[in-house]
Amino acid sequence: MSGPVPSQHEITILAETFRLLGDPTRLRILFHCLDAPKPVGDIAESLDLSQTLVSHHLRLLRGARLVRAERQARQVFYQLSDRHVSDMLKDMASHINEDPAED
Amino acid sequence: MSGPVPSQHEITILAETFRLLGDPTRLRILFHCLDAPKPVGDIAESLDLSQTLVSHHLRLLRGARLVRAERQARQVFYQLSDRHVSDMLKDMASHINEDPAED
DNA sequence: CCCATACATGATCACATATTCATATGTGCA
DNA sequence: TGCACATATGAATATGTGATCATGTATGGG
Repeated sequence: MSGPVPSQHEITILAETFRLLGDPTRLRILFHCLDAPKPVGDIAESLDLSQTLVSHHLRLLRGARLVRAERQARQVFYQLSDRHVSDMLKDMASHINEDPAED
Repeated sequence: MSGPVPSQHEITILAETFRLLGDPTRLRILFHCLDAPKPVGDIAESLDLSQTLVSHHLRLLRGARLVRAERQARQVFYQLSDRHVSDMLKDMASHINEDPAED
């Protein structure tokens, strides 16, 4: 039982991941790409964000392998990089509704 | 299938939660309290942090209902506030090991 | 009541970071 | 090649935040 205490290295990776998820704009981008790969322009327009800002955030998310880019002609489609990420986001979104914790 | 897009309010709460988890010191504190309630002094000593710093972080974690405090004589014991939190931390810690994603 | 212990709070500061503006790179078409 | 479209990058800035220092509050023993 009782999970083993994560190593310093694991803590670092975990914190880095959570930190990236801890920004509303990035979260919105991630949820927008949850169902299907989306080109940058579509993300920006749908979420009413500047293209530049979206690009900056996508870069960070890419760096942490939270999203994956795929070029298709002139557009670059972004999607969540694996099921771990998408499942976690879905789980967290569910927990929010079950758990009336707030302040 | 395909989870519903979270509302602005849900995004805010999610981001706030992730943001708090996105700090190595706070994560260490949380993992330290994962198995059993721990008094502030013990947390500080075990993790080699100043008591002041631990208190500050615990306040933030308390504010988001990630931890719960319980006074016992002169000491204040902190524990994760519910299973959602502890399960998520354990899950994430597992995912780290399964998934060789890094940069 | 006084004191030591255990924890919390407030002010401050150095540093990180989200956003914007300007500009660069890359892609396809005439 | 020249041009428009789509995305990326870099600099600058304002705001946020983790850590520290000093101090405050609460609890229990003598």
